[in-house]
Amino acid sequence: MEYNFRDIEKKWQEQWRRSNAYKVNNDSPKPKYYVLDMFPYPSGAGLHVGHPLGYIASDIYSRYKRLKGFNVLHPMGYDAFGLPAEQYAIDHGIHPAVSTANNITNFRSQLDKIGFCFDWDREVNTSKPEYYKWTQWIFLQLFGSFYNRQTNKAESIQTLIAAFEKDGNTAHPCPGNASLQFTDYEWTSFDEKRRTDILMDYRLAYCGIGEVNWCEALGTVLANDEVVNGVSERGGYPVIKKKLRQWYLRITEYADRLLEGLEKVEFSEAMKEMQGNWIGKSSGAEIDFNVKSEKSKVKNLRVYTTRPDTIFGVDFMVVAPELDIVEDMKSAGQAAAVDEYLAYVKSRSERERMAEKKITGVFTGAYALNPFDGREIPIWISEYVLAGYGTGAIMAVPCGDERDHKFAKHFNIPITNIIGKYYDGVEANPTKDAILENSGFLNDLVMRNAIEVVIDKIEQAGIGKRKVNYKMRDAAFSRQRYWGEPFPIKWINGIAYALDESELPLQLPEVDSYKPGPEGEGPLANIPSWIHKKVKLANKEFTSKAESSQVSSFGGDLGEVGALETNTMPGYAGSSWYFLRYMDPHNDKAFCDRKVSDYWGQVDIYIGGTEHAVGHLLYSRMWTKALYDLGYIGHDEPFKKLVNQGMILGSSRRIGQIVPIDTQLSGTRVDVAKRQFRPMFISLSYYQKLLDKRITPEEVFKSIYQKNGLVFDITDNELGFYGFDLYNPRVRVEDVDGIELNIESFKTWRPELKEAIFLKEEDNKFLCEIEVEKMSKSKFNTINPDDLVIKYGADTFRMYEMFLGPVEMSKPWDTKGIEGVHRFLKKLWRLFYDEIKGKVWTEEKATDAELKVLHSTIKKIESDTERFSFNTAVSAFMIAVNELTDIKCHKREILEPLLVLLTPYAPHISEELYAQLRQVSPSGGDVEGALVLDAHYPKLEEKYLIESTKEYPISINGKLRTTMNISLDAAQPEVEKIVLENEIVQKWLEGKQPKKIIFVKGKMVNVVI
RNA sequence: GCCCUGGUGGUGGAAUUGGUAGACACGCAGGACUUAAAAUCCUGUCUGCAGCAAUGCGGGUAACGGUUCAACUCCGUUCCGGGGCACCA
Repeated sequence: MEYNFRDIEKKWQEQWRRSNAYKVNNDSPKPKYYVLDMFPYPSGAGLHVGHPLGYIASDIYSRYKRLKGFNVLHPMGYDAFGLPAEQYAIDHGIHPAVSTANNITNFRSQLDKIGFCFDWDREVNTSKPEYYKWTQWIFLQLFGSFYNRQTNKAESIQTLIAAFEKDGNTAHPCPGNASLQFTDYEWTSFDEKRRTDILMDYRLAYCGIGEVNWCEALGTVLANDEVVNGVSERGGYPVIKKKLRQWYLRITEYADRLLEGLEKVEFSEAMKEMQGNWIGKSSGAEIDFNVKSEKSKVKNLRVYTTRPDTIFGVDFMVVAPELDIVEDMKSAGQAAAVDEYLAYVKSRSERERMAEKKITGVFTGAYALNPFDGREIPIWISEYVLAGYGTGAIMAVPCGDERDHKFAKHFNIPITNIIGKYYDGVEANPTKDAILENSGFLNDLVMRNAIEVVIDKIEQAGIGKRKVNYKMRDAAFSRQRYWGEPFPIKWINGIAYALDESELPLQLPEVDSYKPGPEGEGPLANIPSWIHKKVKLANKEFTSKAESSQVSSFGGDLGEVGALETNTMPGYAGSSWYFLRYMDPHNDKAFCDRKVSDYWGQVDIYIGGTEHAVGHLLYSRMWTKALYDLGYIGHDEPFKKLVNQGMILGSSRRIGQIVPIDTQLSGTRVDVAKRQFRPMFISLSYYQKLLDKRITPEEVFKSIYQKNGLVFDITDNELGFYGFDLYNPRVRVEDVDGIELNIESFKTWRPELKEAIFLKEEDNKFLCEIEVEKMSKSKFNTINPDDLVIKYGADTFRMYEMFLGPVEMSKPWDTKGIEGVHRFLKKLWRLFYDEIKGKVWTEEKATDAELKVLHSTIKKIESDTERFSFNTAVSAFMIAVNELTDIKCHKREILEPLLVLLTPYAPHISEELYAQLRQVSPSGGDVEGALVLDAHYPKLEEKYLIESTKEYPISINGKLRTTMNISLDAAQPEVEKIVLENEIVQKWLEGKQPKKIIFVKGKMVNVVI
């Protein structure tokens, strides 16, 4: 009987399906364990070998935990809303729901082949109404809540209204508008519009005005990655910033808790650092400087600084060009220069500002006065200061800040040195260790200590205060697109009203066209029946005529009748809470029953790529915290531990091509000087020679063309005039064997090139260049897992993906090594079945040597699996099988536990051999162990591993010279004696006495001479 | 520019706390079985020198320097690759 993996895998996959082997219950006496993968966006390109890497890792871990006696939740689903499906719909007229469903079918069949233990009863799909009903519902909770800074948690907006009615907003400063203040009396006197506007500035989900990338020519809003170098990716049309109504999540209110929460979770330090940097908490002070300007309209300038200790080193101020006060500060003499600069800034895209990093700016003609020594400080404007951060103005200290320093040098502004020898006149030094000089009352203080001294003084003088700032901004939460969750919001007279819960799910309407709406609105704005849809509103926070207007007839004043929101939610809406839905996926009464979420609690281990380091992970953490605050779940961090899988890189192949300059590359012929020639490709060594400039492309083209007996009727003059260039297009990896291009196969892919000339190596081979880069369909370097599963089986594929290297690291894919893993499984099979003899396992009692192999393997596999070191675990299996083969061990006592160990890695072969073992001799064993996936994990018996002696490495002066077998009980004096008697040690000693002998018990001996 | 990563044979990688560098595979070379191929098995495989050989000596973990009895591992400087970024005061 041979290892027939195709039949075995098919048989067990069916068996598992029939017996619902992977169905997970929400109640179990076993301890729970939740293993989660970042769910995929079901793209049309299907899976390549990079995708399953994380899924295999999590599958191994899930199966391992199951063997260890846990009730393991390991679900899978689809993040199914998104731009590509919408773009596909625009291009092909296929409804996104249809193309998405097709893609999902394809994904599913690919996933199924690999033998995952997902509980597919729990599949979620963010684009299904049953799912997005609850995304909308959670949005309504966020809309109906504010962040109470007194209690430090989200609370109902009703609480806030009650507080306003009692005390105005004195206890609750407005997060959206810091200067807003009103009394209880004023509050009650406001009309409904005013009151709802104020509440909007408190809500956790709110609507405001924001800038988007607007492309006039395409008539649509573009995502950042659809904008390249200031123009649209498609078509290359200009893109400008346009102000539009946008929804936001007030994630900034959670900044501190998101930061603190990082201490409670097991994320990598790099990941925590990235999130910490994104949140960007900094503390410092806001300081008001008096201003002296011609118009004297502007009395003072407020800046934010983290280094108030450097206040005596301020040599100039810089204000963001976008700030309105710029107009009022410019002097008559500088007006022209300022206006010119403002015009220049406006002309520059954000991209250009970021990419070029030019030093630009202009003096306003106004001065600020240093509050402590009255020094006049020129006020400049420059694009390096951002309007959106801090106060939009800075105090510039060139000796301590690199950008300020460059600016001062560029514009010849004199630099004050307040840090003595720490400043060398060439580069700024941001130290906090210097002792201050030229700093008035701060002289002789260490900078680090001076910070508090200055802030106290500033607060006493009433010219500023302590201030904490965050880099993080509120998260934009709306998109002007079709394929996303509609907002359950109706606008009436400019007021946003929540829909009643009975209206959920508010389903996407069918549309004829996915084209954008007018004025940057989404496609939904094109549908009158959507805008005017009759809906029931939630109980109003205030009684108003809105109640009556919703029942009024259609037509007439839209303001009165109201309009449904036409924006949709962004991709991350559905993914911010899907881990909760998996727990209770079919619940139509709640997003997840509280009892169920209390049972499953946090995701114990979350596996996915680093690309979601800030976006998805921060949003999920915020939603979890908000749901926790509002009492819907019992934990406030969604993910207990995070493992980041590395990327599997593709190995692309490029060939050389000689092309005429400025010609289209497609087509069967290339044109030069109005004459047509065949395309010409050159092998690697020729390509190298050309690169080394030893020959020109023209020469090669001409000589090869003639060598092929073809007419080349261009004079050298013409040739020099038109010229040829070198190009290196990618070819499909499947048309290449190693680095040798299969030209026939290549031509079936590009039939238009059937007459092309291929300049080969001397051995008649055509070689390609290798480039390691991201695996992608557009780079022709994808490897489809299906092909590998067909050829080698799922078990081989799973183990090989793990064998490639550490899960966390990026590594290039190379299919060649898969043979080694396949050989391993065949070798394992031969421990059970011999080709000639058939069944070879026995019921004989195992020897100590055999038990030692087994138990050292248990130890290694268990610890490697626990720490996600799957590559070394695979090699430990290989070592075990090699050793058992060498000592001809075919005993059930050894092989049965070995199969259990292997189950998480290679479930099919383990299941098959386990069944064989039990069927032929169903003697002992545990009762529930019908399937190996429910067997008990073998218990490590240390007693089989105990050694009495060790082969100690003996070093002389740190260099290994020999090894000696010494008892592990031996203590230093005894060891010294034995070692010094050794012949080789004697030789090195040359009769001398050693200076010292280092002995580390169980490790090594080092003789120092 | 800033932040995070990584750099070990021809290749992927191993070395878990500073303690025998190169496990386990791939590839390659040679051999066995076979009419042949596939499959399987065996041997060798970081590198220089010496030796018929076992083996011995030297070099070697991007480069240079340091700490240590001992460094792939810790510290410093430099170089190169990969990823992220919102010029955040």
